[in-house]
Amino acid sequence: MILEALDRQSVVPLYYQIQQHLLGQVRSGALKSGQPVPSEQEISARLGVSRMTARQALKSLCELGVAYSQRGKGTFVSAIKLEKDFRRVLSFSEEMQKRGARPRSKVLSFEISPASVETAEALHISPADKVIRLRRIRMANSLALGIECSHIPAGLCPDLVENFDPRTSLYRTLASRYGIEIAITDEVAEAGLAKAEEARLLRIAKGSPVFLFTRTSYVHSGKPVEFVKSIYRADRYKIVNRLTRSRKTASEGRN
Amino acid sequence: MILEALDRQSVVPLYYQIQQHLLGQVRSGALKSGQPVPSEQEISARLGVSRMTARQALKSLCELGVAYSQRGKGTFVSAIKLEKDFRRVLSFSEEMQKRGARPRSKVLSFEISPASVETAEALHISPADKVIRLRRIRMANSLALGIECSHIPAGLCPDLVENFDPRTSLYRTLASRYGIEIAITDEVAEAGLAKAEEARLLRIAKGSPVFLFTRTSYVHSGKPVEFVKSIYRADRYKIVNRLTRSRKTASEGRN
DNA sequence: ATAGGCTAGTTGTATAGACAAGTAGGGGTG
DNA sequence: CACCCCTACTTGTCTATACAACTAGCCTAT
Repeated sequence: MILEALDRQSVVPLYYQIQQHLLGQVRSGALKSGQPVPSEQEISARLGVSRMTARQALKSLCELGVAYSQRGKGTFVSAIKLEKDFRRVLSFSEEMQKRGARPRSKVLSFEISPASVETAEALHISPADKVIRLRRIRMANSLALGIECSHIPAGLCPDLVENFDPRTSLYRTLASRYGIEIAITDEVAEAGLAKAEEARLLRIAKGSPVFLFTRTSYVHSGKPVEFVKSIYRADRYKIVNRLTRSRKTASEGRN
Repeated sequence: MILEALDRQSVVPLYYQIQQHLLGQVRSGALKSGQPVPSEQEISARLGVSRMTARQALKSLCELGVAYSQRGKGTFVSAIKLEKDFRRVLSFSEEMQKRGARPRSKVLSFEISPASVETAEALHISPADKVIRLRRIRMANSLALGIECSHIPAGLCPDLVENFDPRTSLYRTLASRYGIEIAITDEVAEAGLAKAEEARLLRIAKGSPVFLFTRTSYVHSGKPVEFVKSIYRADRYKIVNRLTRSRKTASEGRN
């Protein structure tokens, strides 16, 4: 039985219950790749919901990348594995935990100072404005992976310096303590060679290949809230991405 | 006047006409960041469409990242620039043209041969199966940027070897000639140092920093159709990404 | 002055129905 | 056998309506 009863008393929307149930069927293997997902009509009839609600459930499945719809044919389970951790905005801590490593950090410096020109530009503030600057060595299972330097406008979280515990996640602190939820991160990655100081901190040879990241994070409204420059060992760190085509909303390539 | 009349005779869906019109207003600056987009009710009343259609237009705007909705408050223009070319699946030719450079390629080899183990695994075929292997130097304005080696299952496009013009885009040929539309690309980027042969072809010093890419592209159904290994000069090439948070379909973080 | 409630406006969810457009298959006709 | 049409089923678009949940501002009673 692919479909099961809904909880109409729940605060969870019906379409979301349906989506989660189908998602479970896919993950458990009851629905295999290439197989058709129940049609809008069938969901509608079997669960006693309107076709638009069934449709919303299927559409959300497609947006997750789990399925795809073909007009006139049906909706089918995609063969692409979800498990390959294609990237989202993840904090270092989250990312490491997901890979099963124990994330740790060593704080190199933590201070309030005027923004550099580059930082001011990225954060849309004046160079006279102060920023909180946090420089850390990032480690997984006590192996140094990279050096990260975060900049946050001091006005956003005035008492962060006193209250932040460097062992915890900066992202989570921003979210829980200040209600700052990061929605989008723009990232530029370059490849380069480790300089002397960096090599010493990362315990690698000078001139080893490294990644150089420049990241700016924004809240939903588009206001920038964090600017990060970091350097990572290329022998221990890869960039994994999933790129999607166009993402037109109008069904299939309309123009 | 933010809203204008619709063409009800057109084959273009109403919600898409509305979305495109609003998108134009944002691009032209008539709608600035932070400003509210017309509400569902207003669109509905002014254009004589149902609220659901107006809603679909706004939702599609949000999916493009141009706007964001807040329950009880409204829908607002996001401050994040579209222009920064956050990545999608772009062929090399498309990417270069977008940056205003003249893309060129020099074909190093073009042949049919049995798949290597790595290629077979990526393409979900047997090592006994044959693949079309195309190795090219990628250039922008006659400057060598990288070396790309594409592998395509020979069964997909049997006569490609005879008919392909290396000066054109491989992606566009696949699409127009064989109806193969790439939907998703998984990419792994590593940083490394140029080896002797690579350095010679790219006209850089041996040991210069380079990007190493491993890309697999899939059609909508999830079937892999192309596997590419490439190497790019790090001094002329950067990776630009936009990462988005979670993308839950249920409005805001429901769990 | 403050706390509370009321109201108007907004998005989120859900229903029921309609027509259009595309696919696949069966069956009849040539 | 080959071709065409018709039918059943699918997703895509659109309408009209309803209620829920949330926001912001105004107004009143305390």
